[in-house]
Amino acid sequence: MSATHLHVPVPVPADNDCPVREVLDIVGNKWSVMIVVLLGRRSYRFNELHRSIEGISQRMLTRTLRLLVRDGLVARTAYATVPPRVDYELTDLGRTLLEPLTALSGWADTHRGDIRAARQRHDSA
Amino acid sequence: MSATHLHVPVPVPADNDCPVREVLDIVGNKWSVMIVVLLGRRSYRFNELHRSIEGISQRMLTRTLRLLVRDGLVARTAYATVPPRVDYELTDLGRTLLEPLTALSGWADTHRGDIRAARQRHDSA
DNA sequence: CCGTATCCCTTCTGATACTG
DNA sequence: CAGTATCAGAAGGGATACGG
Repeated sequence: MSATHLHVPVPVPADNDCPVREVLDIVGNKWSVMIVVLLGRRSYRFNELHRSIEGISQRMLTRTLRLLVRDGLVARTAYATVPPRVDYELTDLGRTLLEPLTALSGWADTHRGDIRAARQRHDSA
Repeated sequence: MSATHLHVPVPVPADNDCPVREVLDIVGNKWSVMIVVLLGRRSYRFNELHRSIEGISQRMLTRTLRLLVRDGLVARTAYATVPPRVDYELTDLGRTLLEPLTALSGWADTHRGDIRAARQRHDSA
């Protein structure tokens, strides 16, 4: 620890140049995490994901997968068979994301009660 | 490393009942993380935050702070002085969030290059 | 089977002006 | 100093129908 002022030299993030924001832009949308978590177990075909994720529309599944592929987190493999078959799986990069995601999930599990309580306290006041 | 194959025990999330989503709804918006990180260092007054976070509007600062207070992550202390003075600081709960957030930030730092590369590969193809 | 194309609605965010 | 109010644009997301 520093002697006089114990101050972390981390600069103020400048909006665009903030690494955390970059992850959150990837993972912050409604379905990304769910998809990544599922693909963390095994590879899935398109309609398999569609059935496994309750409430997602075909449109959003396509869109979200495209983003994840673009960011190099998910690999898409299309087979030119009839009927067509497309497999999605995590890349090595995608798999590395599981750990911090699990940390966040753990935090949520541990503290969701506190959060609900805080909300109720706040909303009743 | 102790784990042989870091396996994620997270069950299939059911949209509303997904703990990760709950955190991401808190932390996924544009300014929350930046505020939490700043308050992780020390307490701030309103305009101090306003000056420290480049690009945020008064409106969004207020709104985001309100959300964080509601969720019990940030404490607001108003002094009835003239001129008025309001201090914001992390609660104990808020401080616990710093760790998983740092994990995510670390991931971003480590892999932002890979992501940029993947994007360029994808966008040129 | 694996997507696209449209349309529409809601939420989020920003700019600006004003107040206790 | 620490906010509110109002308005408007952008982005996220969903429903439905159609295509290779």
